[in-house]
Amino acid sequence: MKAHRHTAHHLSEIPPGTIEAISIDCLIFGLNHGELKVLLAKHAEGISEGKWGLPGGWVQEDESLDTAAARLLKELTGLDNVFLEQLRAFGRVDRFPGTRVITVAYYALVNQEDYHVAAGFSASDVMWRNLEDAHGLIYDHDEIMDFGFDRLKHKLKHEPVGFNLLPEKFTLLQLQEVYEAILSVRLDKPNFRRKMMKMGLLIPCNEKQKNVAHRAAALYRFDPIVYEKLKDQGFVFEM
Amino acid sequence: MKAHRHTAHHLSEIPPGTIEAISIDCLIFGLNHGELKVLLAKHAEGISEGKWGLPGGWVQEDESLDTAAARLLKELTGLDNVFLEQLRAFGRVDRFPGTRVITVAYYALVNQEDYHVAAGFSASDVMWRNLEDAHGLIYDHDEIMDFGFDRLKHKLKHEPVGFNLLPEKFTLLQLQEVYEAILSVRLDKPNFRRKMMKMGLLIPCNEKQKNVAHRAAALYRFDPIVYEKLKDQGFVFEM
DNA sequence: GCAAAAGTGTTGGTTGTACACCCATGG
DNA sequence: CCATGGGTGTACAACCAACACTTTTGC
Repeated sequence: MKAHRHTAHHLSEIPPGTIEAISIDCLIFGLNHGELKVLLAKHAEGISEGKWGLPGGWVQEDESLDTAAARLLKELTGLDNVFLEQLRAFGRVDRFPGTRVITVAYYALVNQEDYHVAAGFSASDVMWRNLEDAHGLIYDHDEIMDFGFDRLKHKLKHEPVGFNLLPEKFTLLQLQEVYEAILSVRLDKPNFRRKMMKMGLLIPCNEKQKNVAHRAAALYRFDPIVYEKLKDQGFVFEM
Repeated sequence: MKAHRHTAHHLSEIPPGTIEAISIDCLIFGLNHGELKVLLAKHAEGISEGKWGLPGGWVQEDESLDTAAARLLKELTGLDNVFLEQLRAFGRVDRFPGTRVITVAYYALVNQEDYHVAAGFSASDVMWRNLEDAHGLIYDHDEIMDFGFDRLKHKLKHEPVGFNLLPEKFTLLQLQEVYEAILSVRLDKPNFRRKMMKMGLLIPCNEKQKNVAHRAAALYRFDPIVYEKLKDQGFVFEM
């Protein structure tokens, strides 16, 4: 993968062909060693030079908000085909210095295989940070982060999205750790496994872990097709 | 209440001092005779003259999105101090004819006391319509309505917002009917009452219904302070 | 007294929680 | 053979759905 440099994550000069009043900001969640992280970008210019914020950019005339968010995510981190969903628009009058800019915030969930790719992409001006240590960001990005984290917690309980933070094939304990990390709870292993399995969303890969110093766990993957089918029948995910 | 006329709910010419690319649309829910309604506005000019859509307008330079939404709601319907929350931004490229306009959608819950006020405010160019009959709106307003209705259903189950559709003081059966109307389910009266009462969110008014042809029901009101307090203690609303 | 809704009680099944226990694997 | 996590079984408590039943009010 070729790393273009996109130092200006929030431009002082707005490039031509972009909608002036609207920006996009991406709150990117990743998991590493059982800890929830967010990807931050360093500002290259302007009055907030050197400060950290969420990666973002401008919306082009010929692209939808969703498309713009996906494009920016790709440009700034190299990430593609990840879970990406709009949070909401943030529009305080004084949220952006100088001009009036409304931002549409998105959040993304990055799986552990892509985790290192994302971090290495733009090298020094992008970094993963523990959620608790990530405050003190530019503009209203602290607010966006808090809102997004609340949304993530809620989403995790009511929709099967935890998988997106794991590799394609994962064990039940890995999945449980996602819940424990994000919701800061301790869960009972046997009960978690039963509850999760009973929903029938996990497809067994008929494979086991290798080279582990204990009994190898079965690997599963999540099938969105099965989930859609169940949802149509009135099934509601709940953890 | 003095009724200014605001015929141009979606302007063809954008007034000066407003942010050009951004509009606000309000999805206003109301309850009447146990049926969920939405408030629609008729377009006065432009290519969509005579068609129905959600009431909306433009954001001013000196107001936040939330403020703009509240102002527009007041201007278009006379409603004030109602439940009002952002849904999300809608930004398809071709959603608006001519120029590129991104809209930030809000939804409001109107209590039954204000219901008639809202309908009468702008007389002929505003009307309440049953949700099922309300499709065929301009722009992407069908999509906004569907999204908003899903959000309402979800919200109702996970947060105490049903009260906003009722008068200040209401009976348990009225509240139950809110749930039945919106979620299209039939609920067991004794069980509903117990479940709701056990949460302790309803404050008895120590008053009863009057002039009803059956045993008068106790009246309750919802106390947001109590709810905030409980939430801080880890309580989660669930119906 | 009858209709209609308010409100209470009871019961049986389901679900969730806590925890004891055995199994496999590498060091 | 021990540490570590994988995985199964079970028993008690809490909860929920269904429905029988009594109460109050206007006509």
